[in-house]
Amino acid sequence: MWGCETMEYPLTGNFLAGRLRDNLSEDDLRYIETLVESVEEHGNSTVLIERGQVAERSTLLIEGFVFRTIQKTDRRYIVGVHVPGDFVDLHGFARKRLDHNIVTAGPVKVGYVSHEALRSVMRDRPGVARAMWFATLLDAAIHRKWIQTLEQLDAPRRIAHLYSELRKRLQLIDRPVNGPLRTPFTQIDLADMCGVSAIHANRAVGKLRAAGIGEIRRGDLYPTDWDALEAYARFEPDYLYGDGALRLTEAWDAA
Amino acid sequence: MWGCETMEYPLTGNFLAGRLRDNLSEDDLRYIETLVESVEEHGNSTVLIERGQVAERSTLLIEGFVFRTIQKTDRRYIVGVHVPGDFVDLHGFARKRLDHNIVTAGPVKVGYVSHEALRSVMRDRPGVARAMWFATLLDAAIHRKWIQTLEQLDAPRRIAHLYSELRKRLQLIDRPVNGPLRTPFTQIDLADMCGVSAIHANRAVGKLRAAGIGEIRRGDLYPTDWDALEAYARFEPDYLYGDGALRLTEAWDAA
DNA sequence: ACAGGAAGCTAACATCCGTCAATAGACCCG
DNA sequence: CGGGTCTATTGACGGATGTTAGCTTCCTGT
Repeated sequence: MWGCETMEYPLTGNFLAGRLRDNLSEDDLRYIETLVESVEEHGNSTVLIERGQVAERSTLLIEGFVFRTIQKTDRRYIVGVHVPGDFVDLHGFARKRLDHNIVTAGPVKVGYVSHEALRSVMRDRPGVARAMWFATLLDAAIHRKWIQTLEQLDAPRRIAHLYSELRKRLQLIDRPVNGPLRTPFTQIDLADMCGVSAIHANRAVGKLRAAGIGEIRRGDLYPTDWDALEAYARFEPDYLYGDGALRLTEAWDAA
Repeated sequence: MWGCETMEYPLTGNFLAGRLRDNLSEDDLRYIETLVESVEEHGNSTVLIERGQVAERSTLLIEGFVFRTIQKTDRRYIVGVHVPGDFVDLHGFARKRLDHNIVTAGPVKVGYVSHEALRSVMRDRPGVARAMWFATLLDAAIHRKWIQTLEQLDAPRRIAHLYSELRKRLQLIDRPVNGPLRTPFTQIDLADMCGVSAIHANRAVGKLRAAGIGEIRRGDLYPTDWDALEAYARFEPDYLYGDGALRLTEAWDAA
């Protein structure tokens, strides 16, 4: 297990390939990149932000996956997952304190932006403020879809839906999944995301395998037929506002 | 059943008692009230906003309850519920189109604010823009708690948690629940909110009754012991950011 | 008052899922 | 190389929930 490692990092790359991109000008994007004051790498199961902790900076996920978790005495509940390009704690920027934990899923690379810098850029560039509001609205839309998934689907279909969503989200940030969809998720992680026991998550993985829908080994999904998987999961990606649907509306631009 | 009824309405009352209140000055609040251009009353099960429909105005709930629903071919899924004082479609203001439906639960009174008016007030009064972002962040926090509830609790506890949350939310808008908590929810509504079948929702209601935890008749909860109900539901209201916890942080005010 | 429909309720059976127990495999560390 | 821990896997049993069917109660429109 490797811990925190602060790095001098060239910020010239286009690592900010995330969901903010479609809603911001090239100029605004480059400006935000300059605000990243430090980049760190963290190992598996590292608590990046703890519930209740006062944050003076916001966290941009550059590489890897992180979970939003609610830790109870009996067990851990995962209420969200993030892919590169996501600001994982924008609501912490607005509210200072989070009501849940941010925990790494496997090794990650994150960048930090001070709240002071964010405030100034939001004041100077109204488009950035709008884009950040949009980003949190997309979080809420994904939350709603998770609620519906938990209400509608059984365990195997929830897992299939999760991988379908992740593949689409990676695709939307120009990281198309060719071949296997590799994740660091254990079956315990899958169980905590789907609201079932670890044993039942194992049964669900076995069912997907037996049905020839998908083979999941150590978190990596080796696809047989993506269309069949998405149909099985009743996956409809419109809620992700892909294909530019999340762009600012004309009305906003006119404002 | 009574349909739409547009009314001339005195807007001098403090009907805007909702979640925006804590984050706005008296002056800003009164200004927003003047933006309400029309007030309507609607009957039960009225679709206020349909998925995909382009909206030019936002909807403020003044009296009653509304559901956020995702309608699928097999059945309806309720992914959220709103109480008076909530803007039910602020994300529609930012995005123009909703990814789900807004449907009345019982008779309601709603006010409409044109997006044009909202844009101007947000431009002129930065505090209003912040408060509206906060309101959508609270929606997301409630979504996350629903996810965890679906992952953690069985059907009777989900129903108990729902009523615990509603009681707290009504309390936070200065409508404390003395005596029974009256709602227009049918057992089918409860089922669609909890992700179980209507038959099982009936079993769950019966279990709460038999256990002496709460008596639900026609949507109204006649309490025996609120503390026992909340303990049974493992209800912890901190996610609702009550008691001023949602107020703008000092850092924001300094900005 | 009457009829129709929506909502509430009950029973029987099948499936989904949790729990407990036990084992095997993979990885890490010494 | 060996031990230990985490993960994956399987089987057995019980509880939770879905499905179907039928019935009752309440509300509402005529």
